[in-house]
Amino acid sequence: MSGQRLGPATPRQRPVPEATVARLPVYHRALATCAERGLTTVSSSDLAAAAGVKAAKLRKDLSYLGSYGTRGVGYEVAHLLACIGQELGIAQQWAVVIVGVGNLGHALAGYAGFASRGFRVAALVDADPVRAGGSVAGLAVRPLEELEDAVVSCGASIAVLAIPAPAAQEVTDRLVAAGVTSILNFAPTPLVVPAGVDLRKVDLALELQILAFHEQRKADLARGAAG
Amino acid sequence: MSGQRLGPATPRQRPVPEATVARLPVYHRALATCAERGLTTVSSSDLAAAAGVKAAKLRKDLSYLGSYGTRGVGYEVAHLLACIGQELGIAQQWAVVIVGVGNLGHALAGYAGFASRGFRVAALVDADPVRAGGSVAGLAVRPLEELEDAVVSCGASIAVLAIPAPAAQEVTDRLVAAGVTSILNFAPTPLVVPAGVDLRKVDLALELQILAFHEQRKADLARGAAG
DNA sequence: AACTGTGAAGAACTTCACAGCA
DNA sequence: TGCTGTGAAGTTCTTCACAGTT
Repeated sequence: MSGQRLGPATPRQRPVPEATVARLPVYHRALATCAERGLTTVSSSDLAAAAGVKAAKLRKDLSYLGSYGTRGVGYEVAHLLACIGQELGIAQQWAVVIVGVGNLGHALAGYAGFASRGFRVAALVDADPVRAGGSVAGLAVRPLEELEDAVVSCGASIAVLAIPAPAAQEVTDRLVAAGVTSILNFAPTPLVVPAGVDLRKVDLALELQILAFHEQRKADLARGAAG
Repeated sequence: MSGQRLGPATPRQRPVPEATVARLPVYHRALATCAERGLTTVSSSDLAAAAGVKAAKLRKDLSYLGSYGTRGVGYEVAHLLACIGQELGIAQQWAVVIVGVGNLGHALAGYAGFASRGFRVAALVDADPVRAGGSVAGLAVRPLEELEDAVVSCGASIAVLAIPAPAAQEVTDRLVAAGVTSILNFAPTPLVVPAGVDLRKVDLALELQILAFHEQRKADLARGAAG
């Protein structure tokens, strides 16, 4: 890594709030767009607009990483891009194991957005003997018995779970035992992991149900106003 | 607005916080599991454990919907299931239009979790002439020119966007103009919608980037402790 | 005795508004 | 003057702890 050896490497900042962490990738993407357009500097308000947040929020978020802007001018695009990229570990290639190659897992295995962000789908695992043995997106699908070996042999610390809910906890336990320390869960069930293991969930039906709740309210409102 | 209808339909509670709304589907699912197991009542602590939250949080969440529990006993499973189901519009069939039938849209079109939660994928639309005209998951894929017609003819108020980022805002505008009032966005770009339209986003690469951030911190920490 | 419902305290996050610097 | 960085205020969400009910 050609990282600077002085302060900037890991200057032990005040801890970055989780809400801020969740926006850093958005800022990174917005900055990349700015760079593509040939901009060399951006103001907080322009960048915030591109990222879909308020300017004050963006400035406070960046302040947790340090002072990267110039008063009266704005932020230097390339520099800020590099700083946020370093925080996110963009330079590094993260090996990811996907467990479950059904409908969804199949799509995730071929999702271009992962590769372009530094994630390499390093192994696919599936419990179904029909699927295991085949290959998806140019990668062999391995049987569930080889889960641990798949994790260890590619050195993955991140796993994606795209399996039915009933199997999710057991597979999670095995992943953690094999050395995985971050899990992205698509199974619609809560998972328990030991301290030190990060867990995020994506629940597709839930997202629609939240929208349906609001649709329902809108309909009730309209009915109340009209009738 | 002033007149309370007092009917069973909309007892006009204090407004339900957004964070609570986002958990109602989780509770609903946990309750469904309880019902399958033949339980007739559950305590807040048992239900909370099944939903992966703390008991106090669950009780406060439910308190926004009304008083459905019995002190000293717990909640009647069937009753609470019905109450939450009503809030979420479970009884209703929501027609959903999916725009973009690539890798991800294809998987979403065939996702069983939608159908089982009251969502009917009513139309598929894609800009690619090769895909349009074909069929996916037993449904014809219509060209982008027919977007408005697809929305109107199936009466969909909910749309799912699984298209590349550059096209997302324009398609959004057209969807809104055609009458869509809720959008689930998978395109990695911020969208602007008018007031009254609900918008949620699912950003798959972002989720992994958040995990990578924490992986990076863990690695830094280990390095600091060891070397 | 057991368990819910909730006011009050606490924590996290957002927004404001302005001091401070280029 | 223009824009960043940030203390302070405001808002939302979570947790606590206990009064109230069966």
